[in-house]
Order: sequence, then structure tokens, then C-alpha cells
Amino acid sequence: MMVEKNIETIMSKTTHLKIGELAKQTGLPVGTLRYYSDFGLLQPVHRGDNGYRYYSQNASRQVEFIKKAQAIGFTLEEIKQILDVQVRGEKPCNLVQSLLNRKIEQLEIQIKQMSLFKAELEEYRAAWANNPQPKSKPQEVCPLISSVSLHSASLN
Amino acid sequence: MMVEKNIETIMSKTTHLKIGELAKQTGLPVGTLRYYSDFGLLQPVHRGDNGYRYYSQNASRQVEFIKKAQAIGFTLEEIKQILDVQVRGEKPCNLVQSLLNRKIEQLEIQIKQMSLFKAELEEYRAAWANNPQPKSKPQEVCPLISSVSLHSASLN
DNA sequence: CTTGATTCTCTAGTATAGTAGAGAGTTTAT
DNA sequence: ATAAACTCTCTACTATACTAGAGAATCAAG
Repeated sequence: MMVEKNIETIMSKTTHLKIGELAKQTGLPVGTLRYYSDFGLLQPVHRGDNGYRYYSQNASRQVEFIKKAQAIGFTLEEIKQILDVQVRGEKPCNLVQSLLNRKIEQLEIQIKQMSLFKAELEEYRAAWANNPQPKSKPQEVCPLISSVSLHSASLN
Repeated sequence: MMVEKNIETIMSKTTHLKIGELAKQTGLPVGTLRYYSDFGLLQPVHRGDNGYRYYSQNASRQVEFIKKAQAIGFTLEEIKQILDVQVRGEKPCNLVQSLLNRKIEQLEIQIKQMSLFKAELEEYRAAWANNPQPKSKPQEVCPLISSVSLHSASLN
């Protein structure tokens, strides 16, 4: 009993991170890490007898992955699906493959949309730069909406 | 009195849209349009004596703009700030210019991030395609997380 | 003129992604 | 051994973007 506990303690100390340590490494608040844990997004490798969460060293890399994916617009649910596969080291079953394919396609579309939208905003900005104010046509509320909207049609 | 009301009624019928009509044109539920109205994102040009919202013909184009911007990750608050300027036809004051500049920059960064992330997922997929399963190293939970994470560092 | 559709306001509920705090147990440092 | 720091669970609250429904007024058609 005593021996077993010692072994675990040593293991935990050397190979695992407590939640606060992971928080420091990643910059995420402890509360968020707990939330991820409960959500099933980032699970500790094990729980101590005290109930403490112990994370693998990989955890902070997974957090980085999560951050990126999130910044790009993936929901936690979607990220979980991707990470689940990673973590479980499953063979790429058809389901998972198609999931990944869908995500990649989505990204591609989004990148295109964003590029177009950016161009639109840039035009917008440029048009303004030398557009004093529309005094003549009061019924046209926005002087730029029409030009902006020309491109809008092609985006959706 | 009577004459005024008639004129308004005629104006409304010919130049303005009732909420349900706009809903049909745009595909957005009436409730959402009301929400946008209350939020100040898409305001009716006027309210009738009955309290009805009357929208300009432009409204549906603005909705398209909103949809796109939203699809790309802008919040309604941000979109409002952009549209406010459009609608008010304001001169590009410094504040607004910098707002737009910031948005454009943000988009640029996001596009880059998404491209990198997409590449990452593609690598991921490719690596899986010919990776049977990691039997030898049980402690390495994920066979791909390491390769994935190599690129991760450069992304943030 | 009445019926049915549309609109109004207002309240409340949903999902996502957390954040904050209470109250209790655990660990660490002195 | 005791205090400070850390962790636990659980509840409740926040913001964003809606959605649903009640109850009342208004409008449009036959």
C-alpha cells in the first residue's frame, strides 16, 4: 500500500502535470482546463486518490492545437472529434476520414470567402478615402453599399 | 391628416418592406430580423403608427453583407460598427478608418492561420493514410500529435 | 364584418464557452 | 503543526445569437 502510493507519487511528480502547472504552461485559466476536462476535450491521464487531475506532458501541445483550431473558428465539439481520434490513436476509419475531409473542405471555402471579404473591405476603404460625402442623393443611404453588394452576390 | 396618412401608406407600400417581406427575401426568420432591429444592427427606415417596422429596399443587401461577415467570424457588434458607418454615410473619420484597417489586418492574419492549419490537417490525414497503428510506443498516445505540433509553434 | 394572417412587445429558454465563488479537502513550506 | 496555496465539486452567473410563445393590436380578403 505504502509502496504503491510512493510509486504513483513519484510517477506523477516526474511525468505528470497538475492542473495549475498546465495552466502556467499554457496560459489558460485553471477553470478553463477543468471545463475542458469535464467537456471531454482535454482529459487528464489519470486522477489521483485525492481526485487531482494529472496531465501528460503532451497536454500543453494539445492545448496549443485547441487554441489554434478555436482561433480559426472550430467549435470545441469539433475539436474534440479531431482530438479524440488523435488521442485514441485510432485507425483512420471511414467516419473519421470523412470528418477530416469535411473540415479541410470547410477551411478551403472559408479561406476563399475571407479573401473575397477582405478585398471587399479594402475596396470599401479605398472608395472612402476619396469620397467626400453623398449630398446629391439623399435616398441612397449608403454611398458604398451598392458597390460592396455587387461582390456580395458571388460569395454566397 | 387624412392626406398625410395616405401619402405615407402609399410610400410604404411602394418603397418599403414589412418585416415578413424582408424575411422572405433574405431567408432570415422574422424573429432574427426583430433581434437585429433591437440590437441596432439593421434598423427599419421608419416605424408606422401601428409600430410596424418598414425596411428599405437596401435592407436585403445589408442582410447579405451581415451574413457574409458573420460566416467569416465577425460578431454582430463588429458588423454593426462597420454598417453604422455605411448607413450613416459618414466621412471616414480616423476612428473608423483605423477600425477598418484593424479588421482587414485581422482577416489577413486569419487567412494565413487558416491556410497553415489546413496544411496541418492535410498532413495529418496523409500521415494516417499509411500509418497502421502505433503498437511499439504505448506511452506516445498520439502517433501524429508530435508532427502536428511541430508546425503548431509557428502558428501562434 | 368577421376571420385569418401578420405584426407588435415582452418574457423566457437554448447552446456555446466560459468565469466566479462557496465550502471542503489536500499539499507544501516553514 | 499550522498556515498558505492548491485542488476538488457544485451552483450560478456572463455574453452572444438566437428561438419560442403568450397576449394584444392591426391588416387584408371574402
